[in-house]
Amino acid sequence: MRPGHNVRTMPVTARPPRPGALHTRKQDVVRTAISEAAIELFAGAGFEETTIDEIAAAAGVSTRTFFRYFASKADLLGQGMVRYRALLTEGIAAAPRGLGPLQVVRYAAERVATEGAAFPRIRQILQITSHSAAAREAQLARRAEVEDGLAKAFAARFPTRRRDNLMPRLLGGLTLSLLDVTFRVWSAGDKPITNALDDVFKALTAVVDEKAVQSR
Amino acid sequence: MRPGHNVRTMPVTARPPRPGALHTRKQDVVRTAISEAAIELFAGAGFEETTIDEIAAAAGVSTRTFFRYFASKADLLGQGMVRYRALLTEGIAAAPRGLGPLQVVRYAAERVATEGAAFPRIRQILQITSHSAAAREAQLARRAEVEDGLAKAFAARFPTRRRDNLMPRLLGGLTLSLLDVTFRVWSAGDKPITNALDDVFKALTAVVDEKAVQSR
DNA sequence: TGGGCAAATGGCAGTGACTGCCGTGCACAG
DNA sequence: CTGTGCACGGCAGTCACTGCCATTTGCCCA
Repeated sequence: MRPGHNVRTMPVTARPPRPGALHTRKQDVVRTAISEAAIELFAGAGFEETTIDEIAAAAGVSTRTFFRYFASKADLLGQGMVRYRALLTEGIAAAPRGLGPLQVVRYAAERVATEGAAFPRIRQILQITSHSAAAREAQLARRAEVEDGLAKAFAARFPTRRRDNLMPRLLGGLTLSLLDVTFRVWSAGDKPITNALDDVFKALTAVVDEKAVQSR
Repeated sequence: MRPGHNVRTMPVTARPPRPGALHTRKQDVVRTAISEAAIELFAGAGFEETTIDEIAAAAGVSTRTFFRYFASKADLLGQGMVRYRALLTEGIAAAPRGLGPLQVVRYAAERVATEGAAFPRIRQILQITSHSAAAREAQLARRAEVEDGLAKAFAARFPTRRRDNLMPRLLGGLTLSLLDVTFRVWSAGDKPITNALDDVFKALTAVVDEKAVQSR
């Protein structure tokens, strides 16, 4: 961090949509305007090199207003994770009954991989984070949040009497690690993402079967 | 983040120890003085509430000097992860030949759990991070780095012809998720950490065996 | 059509995190 | 005793963010 501040959960998202949906709609316009201007600039000049003043100017709002929509530069970049989390938890809930935990993980991962990869912005964001450590950390900062969300979803899906929620938490972490590797493999090569996911799951089962390559 | 800066890999650690080890020794004294003063203050007043000026004052150095030793408040808190990573990679390398991947993970995790839990500071740091989102993110920021280190260690341990290093990366992520949950369970209860680790591994095998609790 | 209210915005000043630059004091070699 | 090299302190400047206040804008109602 350059000037220095503390990350904090943004106070902006989800404000009471009192006066009807039209207002909210307008806010969305501004929000996406800022967001898109920012990503454009990040991709062009780099995450840390881009100033909030510049983003605001590019989006046609004041700096002060930027902060009414996003808590920080990092927060802006992290918004994608919110959608990511939503996709995942939906996938977990929507998986057919009767599947085992790992199969549910796969179901959800598949869904995210295909639906998520469709967003054009994803490529751009992956590229930004691959060039800037700060950007990577901005994403990572949300990881705990997403993991908690997943743990809850798994807990709902596989209820247990244990109060420590061990299994759900483990599954949450596992899912994220899996997808992390998957996206990395995918963005490195140029094969479709489902291939990457297949490979990852193959590797996983190899590992857990303990039949993997022996030590030299 | 409050005032705002970008996270950056610190430029401080590992400077050329030219003039003999004595100099280095002296630097270590200052470094740990700052570090301990900081942790004390974090624990007392909170991570974000504590100012770098205050830390420097408490350690008896100037603010400018603080930044000669640590790149940021977050970096300071993240230093623990470096040691963590070292412990883990050593454990992976030191595990007896002939173990399967998951057994190596367990061996390394056990080692870290016991050795790591011995450090008195660990409790304090866990407590700090549990009270401050910013502190948590400071730790998390290092996670990618640690994961890469683990992946390398696993790759050395289980060589493969694949260029994508899928399996090692997966193992790295898995290990961290495992330990994450373990530490959380441990610090929540008051049983020895090896118990927590046992529980976690039990949960893991249950999951991968697909014999876990069925959906309702 | 003219208020009037409330939300959205812009501007401003202030704090804290960091960085580059420069001057000083101290330690050790010569 | 003098130079040289560090480590350190101080200072000024940038950027991220925040609280506060004044203005504008959109909209409902008279």
